[in-house]
Amino acid sequence: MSIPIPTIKRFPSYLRILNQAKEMGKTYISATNLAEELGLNPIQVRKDISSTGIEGKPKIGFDIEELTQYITHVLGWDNTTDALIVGAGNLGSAIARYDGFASYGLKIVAIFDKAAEKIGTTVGSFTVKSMESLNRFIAENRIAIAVITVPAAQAQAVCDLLVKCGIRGIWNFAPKDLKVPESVVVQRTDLATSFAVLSVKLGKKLAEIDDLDSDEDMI
Amino acid sequence: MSIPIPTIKRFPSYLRILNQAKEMGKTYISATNLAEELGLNPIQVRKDISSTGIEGKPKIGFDIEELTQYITHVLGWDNTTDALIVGAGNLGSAIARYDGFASYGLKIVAIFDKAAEKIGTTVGSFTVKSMESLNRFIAENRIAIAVITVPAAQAQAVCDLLVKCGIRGIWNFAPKDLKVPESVVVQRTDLATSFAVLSVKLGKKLAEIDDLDSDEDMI
DNA sequence: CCCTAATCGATAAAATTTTACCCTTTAAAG
DNA sequence: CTTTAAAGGGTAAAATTTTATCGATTAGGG
Repeated sequence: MSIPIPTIKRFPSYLRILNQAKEMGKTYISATNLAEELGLNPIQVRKDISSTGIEGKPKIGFDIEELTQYITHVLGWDNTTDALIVGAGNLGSAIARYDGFASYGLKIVAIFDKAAEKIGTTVGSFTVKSMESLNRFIAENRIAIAVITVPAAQAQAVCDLLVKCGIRGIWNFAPKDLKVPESVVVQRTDLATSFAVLSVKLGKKLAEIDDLDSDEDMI
Repeated sequence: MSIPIPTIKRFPSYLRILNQAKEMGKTYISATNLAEELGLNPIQVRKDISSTGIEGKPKIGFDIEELTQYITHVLGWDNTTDALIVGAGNLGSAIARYDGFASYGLKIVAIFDKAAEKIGTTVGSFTVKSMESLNRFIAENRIAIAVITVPAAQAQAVCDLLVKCGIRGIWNFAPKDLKVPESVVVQRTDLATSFAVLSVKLGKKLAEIDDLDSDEDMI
């Protein structure tokens, strides 16, 4: 009944293609079509979609509007959640300025930092707030999600503080594996992990080419 | 023989813990210990490590130095690869300024943008270069990896250009699924994907709590 | 109105990944 | 020197995820 994580990870890509198709004036899209756009297996796309319960029409495909709404709903992106950022460094600032989160139902409402010289400065449309004001801000604005963009060394301390303030979901950009109580959810977005996969795939690919080269030599 | 992708994704975390342990003066670390730090199953950690061929000592664990070296090597992080960034917006600038890539064997050597007003400006320690100079730069410096941080609408065009210039690995931060020839590797780092998982997990967690609450009510 | 081909949907097979089990090794304590 | 318990390692089972197969449906052309 619950949707597999790999499927959930593909959902945002589906949404992108669905929006594209919609902009092009289409009303229906087939799994085959979606798969082509994303370099996936059509059967897999159908399976993913079937987990939403939505049915398609043979020879036509799926109703774009219906599918979009359903996926958006499953992801919980249909009603906006307020979030704050802790860490006004390069990455934190970049995220604060990024305006694409709206379509994920995420609204950044404040950014915090502990460095005295940063407090009061402007980052995008925000004024950097002090860590002392964090607790009160979370309580008064009923913030459930926090984005951590502090250096690894401070990440756990910041995390502990956030949990104590009642934060329930943490999006962690620090290269550090945070420990949290059972009731809190952490998702780490790690550049290293992503790059690791690229490194290995590239290494393999380059080795393949070498193999081909030597194969050719042998002919 | 080839190492599973999920294992590769865990390797960077292992490296982090290994470095921590090393800094604390340890020489050996057990799979149990690693697993605890990362919230993983010890058996899984052993399995991951076994794919490197490294053997541990019962009652002691694995040689931290040996393991570090091996994982670093498998990831190809032991010799530095030069890379360039295309797109000097918020994210591109943040990445250009980030100094943590050195430990991934990645060295950003230049940043490019097509906006005339950005060319010549300074981003971190780089001067933004024009797209016209891209081809020559790649050829002269034998660049194999490029980081794409342009808006989604331009990503495919930039990608095509990079491929034509001989780039073999692309790290794509644009929310767009790029089409490339067989010989090129693309890895997408997508904030949306990461956030999708957080959203769903958090939603589920909050629902669980609700369930518990209502269960309690029934007692 | 009938055929054709594209597509869906359900079930099952295959592949991959995680976890369990059990035996061996060995540091450390007694 | 012996016992104990904390690992490691190999094999196999379980779980998850992906892919294949095949029949059913239906838009569109003839």
